[in-house]
Amino acid sequence: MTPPLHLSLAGQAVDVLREQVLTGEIPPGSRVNEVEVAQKLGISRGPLREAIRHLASEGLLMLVPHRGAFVPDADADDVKALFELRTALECAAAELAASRRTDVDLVRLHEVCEESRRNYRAGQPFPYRLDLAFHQTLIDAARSPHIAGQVRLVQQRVVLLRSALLDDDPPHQHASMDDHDELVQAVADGDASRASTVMRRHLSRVCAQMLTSMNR
Amino acid sequence: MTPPLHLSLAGQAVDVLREQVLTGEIPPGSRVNEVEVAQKLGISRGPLREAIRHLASEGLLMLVPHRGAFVPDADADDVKALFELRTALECAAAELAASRRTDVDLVRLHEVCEESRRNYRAGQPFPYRLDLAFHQTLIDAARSPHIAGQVRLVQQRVVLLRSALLDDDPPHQHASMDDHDELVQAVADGDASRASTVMRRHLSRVCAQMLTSMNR
DNA sequence: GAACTGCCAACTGTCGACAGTTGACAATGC
DNA sequence: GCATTGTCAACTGTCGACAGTTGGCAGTTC
Repeated sequence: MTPPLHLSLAGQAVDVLREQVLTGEIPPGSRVNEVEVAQKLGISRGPLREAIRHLASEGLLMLVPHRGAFVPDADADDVKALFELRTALECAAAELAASRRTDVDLVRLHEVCEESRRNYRAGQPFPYRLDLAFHQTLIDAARSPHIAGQVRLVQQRVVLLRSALLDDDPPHQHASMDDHDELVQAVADGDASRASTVMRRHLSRVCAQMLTSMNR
Repeated sequence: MTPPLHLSLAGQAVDVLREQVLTGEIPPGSRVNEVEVAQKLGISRGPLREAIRHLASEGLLMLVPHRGAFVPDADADDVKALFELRTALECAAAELAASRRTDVDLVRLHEVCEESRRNYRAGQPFPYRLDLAFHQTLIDAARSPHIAGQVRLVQQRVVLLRSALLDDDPPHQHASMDDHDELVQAVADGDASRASTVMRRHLSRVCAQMLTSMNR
């Protein structure tokens, strides 16, 4: 029998709240009222508080003493700083992936790229889900659990920022797919240095795109 | 009047527990009993639980459902993985520091290096405190708050690993000081690439030293 | 003697209630 | 009209108690 992933109420509350924050159901800038949310989830304040503290440690909530928890609202500087961290982590991951990738990793990477292309050719937008999947697959290929964990947290915060943004424009999507292909090639070649360089350029582009999106 | 840094009991408990874990007062592998620690700190289990969860999010404690919190006990693979993360972060920080450092930063870096040398020449060991201070100063010079935050957490976990280890041997200390000097030079020159390279070599050396320390 | 079963103490997970703080609003004085 | 002060409701911080789970131990069976 499969043990439930989260028996504890706190764990369930984390999942529900995280979803609500990431989808923008709880919009940036708004506050999380403990008693209100607790009875909405049908739990007491204890577990909910633990859930809130947990999400705060992930950067998805901001705690203010005696005031409560807020969904952080980012400005341009935050985005830049966050992408500095993301770049550091994902460039390192790209390097490691280039030197550790297995054939299975390469197959997976190609699959994600292919699916993106198919979507794009069919006139559909490049779903962010596939972008995330690509990066996740690359991270997995790096086989560095600590880096992977940190990247997951950073990705989440990027998703949070995105939730307040409009969708990407097609030229950006095209460039992203090209970057991904180039990354796969570098990883396949085992060229760590090039993988890092391409990743840096890619993320720099993505960051710039997000910054322009913010000014609309 | 200076406002207390942590009014909340949970915040104070975090500080106390962190100290006890990092100094090895609560040794790796041992469990943290909630009721016992709570009454030792003179608080109830609520705030203590929050403190425990917080430290767990920092990687200083490991939570096991229905069993409690344990101080993690690392093996060689953990150390390697942790240093992959540390390398990713500190190399990026070194690059950024090289391009952003001010004259004040350089003075500070020189000061720390000088103090280390003085200590060493006086026949005293290179205190780990100064090593930490050097890296912290370099991180500050990078002016990237998110990277700085993550590095702090990683440093902490390294300290936790060290707490179970013997002291460094003099040859290693000498090499570390040379590395630091070289790093300062690269940062002073604004040579981001070299700063990253030196940092990578430095951390690789430190990691290797820790791994050999573990096998004694 | 070894393996299994049922019980028990210890501990974590959860809850409801009380206490202290904060920000806002109304009342007051200038 | 504006600043100041007093009051209050809402909310977070904290506590003590109860419930559920876990691992270990004694008792039983073969």
